[in-house]
Amino acid sequence: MSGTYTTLTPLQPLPPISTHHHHHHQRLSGNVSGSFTLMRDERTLPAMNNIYSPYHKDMSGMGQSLSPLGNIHNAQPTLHNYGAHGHDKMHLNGMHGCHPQSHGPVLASNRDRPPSSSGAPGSGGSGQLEEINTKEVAQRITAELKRYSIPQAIFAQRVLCRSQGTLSDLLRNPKPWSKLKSGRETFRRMWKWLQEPEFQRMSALRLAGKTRYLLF
DNA sequence: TATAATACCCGC
DNA sequence: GCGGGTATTATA
Repeated sequence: MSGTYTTLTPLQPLPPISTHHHHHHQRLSGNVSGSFTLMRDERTLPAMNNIYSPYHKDMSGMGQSLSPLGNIHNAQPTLHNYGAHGHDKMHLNGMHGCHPQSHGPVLASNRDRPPSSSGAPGSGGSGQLEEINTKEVAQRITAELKRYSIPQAIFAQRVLCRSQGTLSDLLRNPKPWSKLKSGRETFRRMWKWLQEPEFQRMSALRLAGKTRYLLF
């Protein structure tokens, strides 16, 4: 044991995401699901602390980010700076591999209920496990990226191992899961990232793989 | 200027 | 044809 408990259980009932298409500020509609048992979660965390943006003071928007307990000013001591690369304070579990993603035969980890479980698009009962509604994932990713002020380029490269243009396209024009072939993997990563706790997300953002490219 | 969206192109 | 990268352009 190296003291690093890598086994992180992304437990979370997954809040009922609203498919609201607000063409500008996509805010969460009071989805205070009661899962504040954990201190940090998705929306339970006020996205006030910018990750790496030197400026960009976010002030409007997060109206519901207030913690039900009242501890709004829970300024996370987390130094969000995935742009940095020299600070290796904590050993992050190397699980942010990019390419060497062992192509498992469809990881059927039912840790969470996949989105769009209300109706199989294929209806034919295709062999895809964990159906992912690409449209929904795209919207959520977009929202989170904005919420945390994470540029597409950063997220795309560090989490998805893709380019900014690709991510933008996927976010804007997400193809239905049924029509996807190998592009599913990319969406899976997005979906996976959404399920991870905040701190783990940041870890993924600062990492670049391993000794892949020591640039940045 | 920085970030996002689009266009065009290439590899599998 | 699909998926993705780079370059370009558009926008804040």
